[in-house]
Amino acid sequence: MSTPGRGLHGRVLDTLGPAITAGEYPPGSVLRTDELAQHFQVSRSVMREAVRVLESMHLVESRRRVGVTVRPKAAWNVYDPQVIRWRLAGADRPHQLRSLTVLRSAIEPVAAGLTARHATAAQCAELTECALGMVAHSRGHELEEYLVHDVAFHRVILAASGNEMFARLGDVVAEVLTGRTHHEVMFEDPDPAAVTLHVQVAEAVREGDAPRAERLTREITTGALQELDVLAP
Amino acid sequence: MSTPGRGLHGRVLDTLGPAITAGEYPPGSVLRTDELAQHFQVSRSVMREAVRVLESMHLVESRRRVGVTVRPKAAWNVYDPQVIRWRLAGADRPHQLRSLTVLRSAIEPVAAGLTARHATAAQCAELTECALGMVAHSRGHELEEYLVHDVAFHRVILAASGNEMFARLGDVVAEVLTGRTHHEVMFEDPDPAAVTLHVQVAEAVREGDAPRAERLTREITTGALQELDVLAP
DNA sequence: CTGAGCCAAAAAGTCAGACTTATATGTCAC
DNA sequence: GTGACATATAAGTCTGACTTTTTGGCTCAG
Repeated sequence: MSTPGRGLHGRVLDTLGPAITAGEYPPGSVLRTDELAQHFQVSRSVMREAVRVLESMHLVESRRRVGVTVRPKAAWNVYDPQVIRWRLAGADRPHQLRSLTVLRSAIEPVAAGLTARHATAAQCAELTECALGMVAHSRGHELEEYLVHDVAFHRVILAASGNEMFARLGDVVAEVLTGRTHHEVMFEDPDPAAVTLHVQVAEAVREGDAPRAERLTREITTGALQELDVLAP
Repeated sequence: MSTPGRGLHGRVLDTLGPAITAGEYPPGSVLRTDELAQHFQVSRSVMREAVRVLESMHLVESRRRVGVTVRPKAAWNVYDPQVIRWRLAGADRPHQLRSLTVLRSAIEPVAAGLTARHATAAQCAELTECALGMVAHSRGHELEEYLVHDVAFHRVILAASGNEMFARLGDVVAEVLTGRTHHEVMFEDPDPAAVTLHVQVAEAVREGDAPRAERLTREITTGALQELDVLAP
């Protein structure tokens, strides 16, 4: 899913990024480029490039005569897929998962409404196919196959909404759904009611019934929220 | 608002970033680091750092033996405040403004609902103060003062929601509101109905009436959408 | 004691050049 | 046509020297 090992600086980021987002270096901590370069056994130029990337994510701030200081969490670019992945891999995964699920609950219903208005025939077909795929793997512990179709379903909804900001959240939703399946309720079959809702959303979109698509999607996302409340109150 | 001139690589980005987001280099275009370095009169190391930042925004992709290729718009990190600013400064500003306003219309009502539930007394006070400030400058062409309070109002709503993803959209909303005031309807006084709605939202939040806060905020954002439809249909 | 101003150290920033590595593409034998 | 191989190309890496900004302390006058 990610792009591991795209150069030395990338490998440095793979350990430094998670460390910072995990709060291993508290806000205000000062790092020195030279020390980091030594620690990671890379040249200063490579280290500088890594720091630049962290800086563009607002994870750190580089100032002369001071060093590279870690910025407070409130400044971070929490929408950067890379940052999201780092945080989901870390300790505050549950907290992060909740934030993202709340975000979903705000975005997806509106997106579904727009999709019902704008979706092409091809997109409707794809959506229906995804919903059917979910039905086909909704029993018998075929969670991986179910997940694939679930992710695809939500990606289509977001992409077909015609809003680029929504479309870009496809990756985020994918992370959330994957995280939920892999770390929370791996054993149980998906909620049959949720499956039905997905089928009905596909229906509503086909029929161009925007309010219904929105309402049904809202039911899906509030369901996801309640599920979180049960698991981590 | 931005951080201009934070090093040579920053100055390079200030011209290269807007150029790319403006579509000056169409997707698939190939740039060479050496050529760019020569063109901008900087060393290769500086140019490389700039490319790394563009790469972390998914604006470009750097591959050996090929060069630095511009990625399609669908890949861009459109939530990166820097990218948003670049795009708002460019040609597709209207399109971008619409995307962001739709995003607002999805997020803010939900955020307002959460804020009604979680806001502290201090936050309620701040919100009320912002609303009063809007009222105080709602007539007599005091648009700048009005804008300041309007932006502050929405920032408080988003920040007090307790969701970090929502809170981080404060900057985006600020850009949208500022853009609207400065480029669209600079001459007219704000809609009195909108002013009233803001006061009522503050009320609802104080009273902890989440559904009402959500509904009223939805009225505000749909109003903003309709305003866009009138101006740029 | 206080404050203005100056100095020196520290760390990032910049540059130039040599070298390494991956890879797209063309070539040639089969 | 197909597969193996050679080659050119552009990014990637490293090193060392130099510059610039900024801070913290020091001196000295008041």
